Amino acid sequence: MCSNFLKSMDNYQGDLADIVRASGGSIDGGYTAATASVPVPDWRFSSNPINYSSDPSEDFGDPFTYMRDPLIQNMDTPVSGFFNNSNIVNNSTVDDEMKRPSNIFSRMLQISPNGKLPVPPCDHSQAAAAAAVAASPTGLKGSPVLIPNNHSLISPSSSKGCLVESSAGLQISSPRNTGIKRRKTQAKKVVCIPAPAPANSRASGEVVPSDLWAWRKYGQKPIKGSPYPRGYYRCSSSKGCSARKQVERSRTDPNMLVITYTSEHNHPWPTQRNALAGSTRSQPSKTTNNTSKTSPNSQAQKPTNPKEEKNEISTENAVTSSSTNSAAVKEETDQDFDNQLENMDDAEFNEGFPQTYKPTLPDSNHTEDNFFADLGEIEGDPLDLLFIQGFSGDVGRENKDLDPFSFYDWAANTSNITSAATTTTTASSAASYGDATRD
DNA sequence: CGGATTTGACCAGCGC
DNA sequence: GCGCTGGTCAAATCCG
Repeated sequence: MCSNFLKSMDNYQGDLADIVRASGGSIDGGYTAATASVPVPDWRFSSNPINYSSDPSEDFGDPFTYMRDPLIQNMDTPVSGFFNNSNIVNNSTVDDEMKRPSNIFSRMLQISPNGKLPVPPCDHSQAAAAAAVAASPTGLKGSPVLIPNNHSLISPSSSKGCLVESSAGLQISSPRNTGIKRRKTQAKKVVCIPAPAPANSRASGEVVPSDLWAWRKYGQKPIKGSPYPRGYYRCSSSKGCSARKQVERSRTDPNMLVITYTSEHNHPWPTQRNALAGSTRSQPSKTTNNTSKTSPNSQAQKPTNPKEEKNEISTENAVTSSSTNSAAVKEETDQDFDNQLENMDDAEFNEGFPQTYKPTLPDSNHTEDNFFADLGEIEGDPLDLLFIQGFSGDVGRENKDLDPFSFYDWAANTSNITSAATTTTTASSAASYGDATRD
């Protein structure tokens, strides 16, 4: 593991880690301890406890790195059903892949921050490719997408999405005045998720799944080579939080959103998202197509009521989850990554990562209770919702608005899983999509 | 009024 | 060293 990585890990938790945190565990012991008083949702999927690495530096806050795929055991069978739904994603390739039961890891991509690895045949996985690109500090140029040996992660059959975590020497981004280098030094995690067709997207072009964190958009730029602009978001949950994320559509597959997480949150989960600084706006202003920002996430747009909160909560989790399903999740950790590649085998990949991912939440049970108490109306295992909503497609449809995993529907809006879902999540219009571009 | 979004400008990294 | 590109800032504007 690279020293940089380790260093950064001292106070660096990945967003995904956060996601996982929500999943019932914490990656960073210290951090976790600090969050003891903060209700943390326990999103452990089902009975599959997530194991955390005892060494925070190892997972770089990425729950997926060492976390057993929460869906693996549960989804091995059921998921297939889900994936068999070729409608989930309006992408032939994805569709095809969707049909195959697999876990998040099986679709994981490893991207080399250094671009020294051979580019995998990811043509099949546009999303993956996009993710790879996004994950690459250098962008398209020479951004190698590494496929773990033996893992045709990017193969047509396994590239539904990807979670990429890249840590090129984690230097938390700093104000441009600080003079700290930005590009090469930032660790990134890239998550690919199914996204609404551009036509339905908001002006900014992205419909981002929400998460427990409050995100504030601070910029948007057109990206060379991509018809879609990239939105820049920073965590508004806490002052001084360096967590950031970038949202853009896959240039190769508009149906996929590539979310790149950078830096980590330096604070506990917000007990209530809306408790966070101004994260209440529900609609975009100008470009407003009201729908557009209905995007499950639209980052900063957080629901202010428990129900909505509930929905939001799942989002990133949903993202995560979705990543495990319709979305691809990729992770990249520099050398760590290389090591993983070397050490990783299919079994490990498919069965889950080393079970060192131990929940360190001081009071997970309690927090869980609180969490759901806050949510108020969510019942049962979140995963259940996942399956209900995302897999069965028809159960709980009534509660779509409340379903944290409505994201699935949203994500699949281009698909025909449910018209309702589409309505709920894709209301957005991408009419102004290109307008957002600037520069 | 507080906070989010938009968007032009600025700055730094990177490739040539 | 220069230009390109990406990332961030910050003022203006919008919204609840």
